[in-house]
Amino acid sequence: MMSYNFRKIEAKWQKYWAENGTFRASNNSDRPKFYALSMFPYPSGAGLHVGHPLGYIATDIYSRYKRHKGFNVLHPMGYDSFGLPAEQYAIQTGQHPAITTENNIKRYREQLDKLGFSFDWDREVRTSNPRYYKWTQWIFIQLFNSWYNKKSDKAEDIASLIAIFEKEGNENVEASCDEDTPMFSAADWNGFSAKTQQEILLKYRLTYLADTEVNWCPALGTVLANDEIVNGVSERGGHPVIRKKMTQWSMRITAYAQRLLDGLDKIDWPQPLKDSQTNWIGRSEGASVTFNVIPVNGVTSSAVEKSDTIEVFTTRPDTIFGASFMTLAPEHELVAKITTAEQKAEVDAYVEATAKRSERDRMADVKTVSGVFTGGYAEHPFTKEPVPIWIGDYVLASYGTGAVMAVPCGDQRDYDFAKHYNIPIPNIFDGVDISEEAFADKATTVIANSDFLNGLSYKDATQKVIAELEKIGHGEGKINYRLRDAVFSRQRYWGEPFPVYYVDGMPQMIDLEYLPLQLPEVEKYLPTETGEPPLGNATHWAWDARNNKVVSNEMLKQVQHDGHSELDSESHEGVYPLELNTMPGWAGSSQYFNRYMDPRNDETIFSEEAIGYWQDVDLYIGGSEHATGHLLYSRFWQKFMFDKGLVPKDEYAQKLINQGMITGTSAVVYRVSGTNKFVSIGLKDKYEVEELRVDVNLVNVSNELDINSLRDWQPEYEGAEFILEDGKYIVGREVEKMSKRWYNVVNPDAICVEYGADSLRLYEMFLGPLEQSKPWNTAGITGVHSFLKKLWKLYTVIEDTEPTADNLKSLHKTIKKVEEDIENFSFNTSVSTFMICVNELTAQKCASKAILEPLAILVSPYAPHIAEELWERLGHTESIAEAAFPVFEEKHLVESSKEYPISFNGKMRFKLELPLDMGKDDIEAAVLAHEKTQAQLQGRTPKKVIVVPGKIVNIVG
RNA sequence: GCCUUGGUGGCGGAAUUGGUAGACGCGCUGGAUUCAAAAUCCAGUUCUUUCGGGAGUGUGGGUUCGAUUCCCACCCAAGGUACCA
Repeated sequence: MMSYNFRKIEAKWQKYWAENGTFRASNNSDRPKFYALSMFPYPSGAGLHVGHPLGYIATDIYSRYKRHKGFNVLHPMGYDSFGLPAEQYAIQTGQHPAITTENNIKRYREQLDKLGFSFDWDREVRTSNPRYYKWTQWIFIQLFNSWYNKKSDKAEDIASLIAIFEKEGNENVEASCDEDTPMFSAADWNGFSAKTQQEILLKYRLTYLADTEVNWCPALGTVLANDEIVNGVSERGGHPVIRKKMTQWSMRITAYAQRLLDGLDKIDWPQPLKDSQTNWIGRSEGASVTFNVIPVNGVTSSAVEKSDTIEVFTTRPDTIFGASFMTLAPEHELVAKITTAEQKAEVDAYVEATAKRSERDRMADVKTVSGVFTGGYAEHPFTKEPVPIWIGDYVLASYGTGAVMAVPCGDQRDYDFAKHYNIPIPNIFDGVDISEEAFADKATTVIANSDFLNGLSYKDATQKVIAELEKIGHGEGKINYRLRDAVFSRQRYWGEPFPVYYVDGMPQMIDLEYLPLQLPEVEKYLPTETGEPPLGNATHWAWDARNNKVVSNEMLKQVQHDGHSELDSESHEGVYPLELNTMPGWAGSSQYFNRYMDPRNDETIFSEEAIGYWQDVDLYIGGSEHATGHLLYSRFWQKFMFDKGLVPKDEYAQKLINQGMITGTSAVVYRVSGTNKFVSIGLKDKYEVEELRVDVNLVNVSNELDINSLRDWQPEYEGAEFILEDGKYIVGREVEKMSKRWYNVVNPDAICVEYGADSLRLYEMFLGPLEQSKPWNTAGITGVHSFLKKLWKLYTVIEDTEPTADNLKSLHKTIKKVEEDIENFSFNTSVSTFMICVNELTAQKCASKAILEPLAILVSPYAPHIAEELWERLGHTESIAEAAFPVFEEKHLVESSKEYPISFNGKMRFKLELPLDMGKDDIEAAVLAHEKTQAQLQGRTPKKVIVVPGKIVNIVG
C-alpha cells in the first residue's frame, strides 16, 4: 500500500462530492430533517484565515454525523455580500463593488472547497444578488404594510387599522406607535386629507420614516456610528461631527421587545448571549408619573401654560415623597419654555455645550456632576409642593421620557447631584442613615415621611402609590424598555435599495411584481455635492409609476424651491423620485436562513412546502459578536414573519453555539535600540531593545527564525545583523488577536498543501473546546497529521477475520465516546479518542474488516477525505457519507476485574487488581491484608474503611 | 461599577452524576535506525525528595471518608455593557 497521499486523496473526493451532488438536500424526504447552519461570511479581500473555518468545521462534523444517523440534512452556505469594505475600495479605486465582491467570493469559494465541507452549494445565496434582495425588499414592504396590535399581541395588516380608524378613530386602538400620535375620532379620520391619513398611518407602520438624531459628519457626507467617532471627531480623517436630525427609515422593533425577551426562554442559546440580549432590551418595571409645571410670575418665557406637564419614568415610585427636584435632559423640549429670564443665559450655554459632546462622550464621563437650574418649578402630585426643575446631562434624552424625578436619598446619581448643588436631601427611609450616600436597597426598604406610604415595604408601597397615581390621574404602572427602534437607512451605495418612491413627500411602495428594484449605476460612490447619499449621483433613478419602471432623472421636472433647485414630484405625470438611502448590513442577513430552504424560488420568498418541511434551524453556529445585532434583528423579523403566517416557528434557531476566537501567536524580534542589530530572546536582557513583530511564517516549530527569509521579507531587514544564541535566532511569542498588523495571520491554504484538509480539520477541533478562545500554533498540527498516517497504516492489511475481544473493546469504547462527544459538541475530546483507538488497534495488530469498517465511519465526519478513501479500499463503491453510524454495544466493555485505587485519607497510594464481583467485605479484607496497606498505616488501626465496589477504596486513619 | 465566561505541567488541553489529577497531542531529554538529515520507532517528561516518600488544579476558608468538581469570601484574565431613572 502506498503512503498517505493526502493531496491526491483530497482532490479526488472533493471532485467526487461535487460531481455526484453527494450533499444535495431534498425538500421532501421520509427521513427526519436536520438543518445545520453556520453564519455566512462577509467575503473580505483578505480571504479566510484559520480562525474562520472553526465554526464551519464544527457544523460540518455535526451535519455529516446526522447524515450517518439517517437524517435528511440541510447544510447550506452563502455570502453576506453587501458591505462597507467593498464600497470603501470602490471610493478609492473606482472599481465597482460588485466586481470586488465577485472576486472575493471566488477566493472564498476556492478556500472553502479545499476544506472538504459538505455544503449544498446549489442553495448558495448572496445578499447582493438582485434575485435574493428582491425578497429583502419584499419583507420591507410587508413591514410597511403592517402595524402592531397590542390587543392581539401581533402584527396585523394595515388595512385592519384603517378599518378601525374609519369606524371609531384611534381612541380604542392599542398599538405600538410614535409617541406624538394624536387622538382622533372616526369623523376626524374621514375628514383628513389623503396625505394626513398617510402621515398618521406612518406613525403605526412597522417600518416608518422618522426624524432621527444621528452623528453627521459634513466632511465625509455620511452618518457615523458611535464607535466611528473618537473625541468628537471622525475616526477617519478627524473631521468634526455634529448631532443632526435626519429623516430616516426605522424599524419598530420595540413593538416586539417583550416577545423578544420571552422567546429567550424557549431557545437553547448560550447564557452569555441571552444575557446580553436581555440587557440590550433592558426591561424595567416602574411607573410613569406626570408633574404639572407651575407658571411662575415674572417669567419672560410666559409660554408656560397651565397644561404643561413633565412626564417621568421611575422604577421607584415608592420613593416619590423623597423627590426634591427634577432633572431634564438638556435636549428636553420643555427646557426653553420653562427657563426664566435670570437663568436663560446659563441654561443656553449649558445646552449648547452638551450638544457639542457626543452621546458616547457624555456616557464615558460618569464622574463629573454638572447641571443648571432652569428657574422653573413643577408641582409634586401628592404634596403639591413646588419642585425645582434642573437640567443635567446625566439624564439622557433618548431613554425613557428624557426626564427624571430626582430622589437623592434613594439614587446615588441624584444624591451626588443634590450634594453638588446644595439641594435638600429629604430622608424617606425608616432607620437608614443617608448622610454619606444614597440608600438603594429595595429588599430592606421601609418607607417613612411619606404620608400614606409610611411603614410600607418597597413592594407594597409601589403597588399603593401606583393605585393612588391612577386615582388622581397623575400616572400609571409602566414597563419601560431600553431597546430603541432601529434606524434602517444608510447613506451608502453598496446595499439594498429601498423599493420606495415619493409622491408629494409621502413614501409609496413599488408593487411586488416589479421587484427587485435594482441598484443603479453611479459614477462616484461618494455623497453628492449637496450632501445626498451616493444614489443621488445616479442619473437613472426615478420611478415611472404608470409603466412601473426606473427611468432617467430627466423625466423629473426641476423646480425652484427655497432658492435652490429641487425635484418636483408633480411633474411629468407619474414620474417620481426614488429613495436615495440603502438598507443597512443586517437587512440581508435577517431572513437568509429561511431563504436557503428554497433559494431559487422567484415566485415567493420560499414555498410553503419548503418551510413546512424544514421548519427551522436545528443548529446554528457563529460568533458571539453578533449577539445584539444580527441575532436580535433576525429574531424580530422571524416573529414578524410568524405573525404574518409565513413561517411556522417564531424562533428560527433552536440551538445556537458561539465558537470561540482563534488568537494568533505573534513572533517578536528584539532590536537593539538605535541599531539595526537584532538579538535572540535569551540574550535580550543584556541590551536595551525594542520589540518588533515579524511574520509568523518565518518561524519554525522551535521558535527559530529563518533569517534569510526575513531579509527578503521586508527591506528594513535586508542589512540587519543578528546576535544569535547557540547559532540560532529564537523569537519571543505573544498571543493576540489574529490580525494583519501583527503579522500573525495564518492562512489555511498553505496548511492544506503541507498537511491536508483532514489534518487541518482535526487540528482545529483538537485545539480545545469549541466555545473557548484559544491560541493558534501551527507547530502542533504534526500530532494530528501523524495520527492520520497511523490510521492510514492500520488499513494496509484488511482481512475478513473475526475481531478479538480487545479489538471490539477498543472499537466500542470509541463509538460510545465519539457519539457522546458529538452530541455534546465536544469535538476536541473525540480527536484524542481516535488517537487512543488507533494506537490500541495498531498495538493489537488489528486487521479485521469488522473493526476497520465502523472505524472509518466514526472518523468520517472529522476527516472525510481519508475516510472515503479507506471506505473505498474496504470494497465499497458508494460514498461513505450515507453509511449508517456504528451502534454501540455495552457487552464489549464488560470487565471481570477492576484495578482498584487504594487511597488513604483521599490520596491514592497504590492500586490493587480485584474481581468486580467481589463483595464489600471481601474487598476490605483483601485491602487491609495487603502489605502496602500495612506500610501506609505503620501500625495504626484504620478508623474507617470506605468501599465503593467498582470504584474506589478509601482508608481513613 | 455591573453581567458573563474562565484560571489545571514549558504549551494546547483531559478528568461526563464528588471517587486514580495531568488522558491525548505539542515541545523537550535520552536511545534505535541512517554515511548524514528528514521521516519513523522506543523510553522518559507536574514539582520536590535523604528515593521511603511528600506536596500539588488562582488565593483563603468550609462541607465530605474523599473536592479540579459543591458552598462562602477574595485575586487575576478575557468578552459584553454602562450616568437606563
